[in-house]
Amino acid sequence: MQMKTGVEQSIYAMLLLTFLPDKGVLPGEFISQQLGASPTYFQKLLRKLVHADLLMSVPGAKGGFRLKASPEQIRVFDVYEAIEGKQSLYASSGVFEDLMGIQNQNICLLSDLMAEAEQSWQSTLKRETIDSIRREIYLNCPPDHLTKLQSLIEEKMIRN
Amino acid sequence: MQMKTGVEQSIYAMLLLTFLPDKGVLPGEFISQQLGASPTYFQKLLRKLVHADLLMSVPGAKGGFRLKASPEQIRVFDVYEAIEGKQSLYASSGVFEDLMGIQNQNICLLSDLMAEAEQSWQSTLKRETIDSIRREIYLNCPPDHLTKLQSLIEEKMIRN
DNA sequence: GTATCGTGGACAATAGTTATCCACGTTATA
DNA sequence: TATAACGTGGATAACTATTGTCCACGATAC
Repeated sequence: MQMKTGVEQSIYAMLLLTFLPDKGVLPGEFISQQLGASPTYFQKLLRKLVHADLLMSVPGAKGGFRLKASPEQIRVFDVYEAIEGKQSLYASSGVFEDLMGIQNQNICLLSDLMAEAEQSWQSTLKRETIDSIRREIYLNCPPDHLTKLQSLIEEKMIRN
Repeated sequence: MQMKTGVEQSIYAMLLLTFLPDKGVLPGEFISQQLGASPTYFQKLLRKLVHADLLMSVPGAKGGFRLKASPEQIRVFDVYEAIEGKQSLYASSGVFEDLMGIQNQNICLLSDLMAEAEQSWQSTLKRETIDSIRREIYLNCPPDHLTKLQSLIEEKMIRN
């Protein structure tokens, strides 16, 4: 199994949008261009993020996307869940429970373990936020690159 | 993303094989029947388990499969890895690193976090063994069901 | 009114997973 | 020695999920 590439792209999209001044907005096509993603499909991902209340969308000319909440409030897990959905990594087929004659009892040989493993995975993703990653970027990126990106965004963004 | 059903089936296959007396062997077709899996595909899974040194196979008439190591030594994670392979859940595309001008430096915005999350997930799977699940089964299953299964296996198994 | 943007649905292409088949090597047994 | 039962590995097909495209539509700025 592999995480959808859409999760990575979405997290990066959120990070890009942290560069955006208040009341500014970025068109979906510009974002997908920066990430090298297919524009039409990436719009679908953006819509998922809107549905998950992570992004705000402004329709019409001069429209685009902006973060709905502050970067400190958006956990990496929120983005993950918005794209991947809420289904868990493992779902018991029930075959073995049948074989063992423990269908309706609350004994979950594997399920418990798998659920716990997934919890561990998720809790790591819940610990970090878009902001904590953004701070790392500010610390580690070459400043000239950072200002170049900043000015590119301010050039392409749309104020309301 | 979803875990392959083959992982679940393989773990159950390992559990079934713990019922097997020493020097006994179970044909792949019998195992797949018990698990309600497709016989031909399940053979492929069994071969992966053999390759991973979790199972021993005996060719020829009176052939079949048996555990290679003792159940205490086989971690749930080993089975998981044998079926899913060693690739990690997340692989950085590198697009964002390019965008940020940090291609070859050891800064891994997301990669670190994702690697840590996967570590947590895996460590839970490494904690439990086939034997620890087997013990739970012995504790929780109706004894009559257990003996019925035991005798079914002894009937179908092949001694060498 | 027109150009630009997001929205949602239908649909196609691609990739990954599951399933089937067959020719082959090995071994037990008649 | 022949034959039947089993695992092996490759080729290939069916199925499913993911990714990608297209279009008609509504909203908004100008």
